[in-house]
Amino acid sequence: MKLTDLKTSEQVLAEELRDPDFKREWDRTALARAVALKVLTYRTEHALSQRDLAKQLGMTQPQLARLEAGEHNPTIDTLARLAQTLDIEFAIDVHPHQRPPRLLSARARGKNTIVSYRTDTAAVLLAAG
Amino acid sequence: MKLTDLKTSEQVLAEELRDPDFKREWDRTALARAVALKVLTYRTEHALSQRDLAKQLGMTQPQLARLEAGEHNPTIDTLARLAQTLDIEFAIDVHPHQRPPRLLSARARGKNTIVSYRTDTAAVLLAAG
DNA sequence: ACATCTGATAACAAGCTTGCTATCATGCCG
DNA sequence: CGGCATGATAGCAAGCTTGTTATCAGATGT
Repeated sequence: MKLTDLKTSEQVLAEELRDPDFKREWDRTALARAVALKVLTYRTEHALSQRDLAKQLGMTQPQLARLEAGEHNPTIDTLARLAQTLDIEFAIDVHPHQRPPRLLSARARGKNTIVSYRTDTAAVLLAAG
Repeated sequence: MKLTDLKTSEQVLAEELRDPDFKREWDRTALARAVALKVLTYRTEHALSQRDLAKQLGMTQPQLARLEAGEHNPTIDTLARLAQTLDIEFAIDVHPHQRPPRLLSARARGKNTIVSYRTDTAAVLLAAG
């Protein structure tokens, strides 16, 4: 077996996305993955354990682990709690299909530490506070 | 009874907001009321019945009535569906407590048809697409 | 080897939104 | 008046997130 036979994770993902069921679930959890990345980054940068950060957020360690797993779409209330306790800002821009995401471009102009996720119908944008 | 004894709806609301339970529910449904107003405005401006618009959105008339009642917090998925079918843009900016809502001011600069709702922890901003 | 910390996961109850059908009161028009 | 469209609401099932406890494997340090 040659080295070129190995697949990158991107290639594997691209193949899995051809499965309609997988793609549906992938799109559904786009927001969850964006939040997960942001929370995980914050936690590691502050050298906190899941238990430490969970206590600050008023939740238990398994809950925070679930958030970082990025499998469930957090509610607006959960986003608000994260933003209030952590120094994080969430902007969720939901825009019609054929139009450019005005908010995304407007903010992208001024900052370059932006992580953005886009699906067919929603752009999710997360920036450090 | 004098005319000045009559209370405005704002006065009634201010009194009801002193009830902690009422205020909690009022804050919880801030997003729902913002969406409700936007959907209702769109529907009346396009001279559509609830049944007509509901059909366009792939939902039933009671569902749309519930949306316009503004009693439940719509999910991200519901917002995406509204934005995709109607020509509406939703921007939800959740920011830490002590900080100014950057997104709100940034957008308010350029437009004046903006409806905004603010609670202690979240700013909800809706603009025509 | 032992104890400890860490993160992941299963299992469950509770609360909420969604989606649906059926129904009701109201207003409008022929 | 009778017929029809409209919007509100009750009642129900289904799906999802939240919150909790208990547990587990792996790494770390004594």
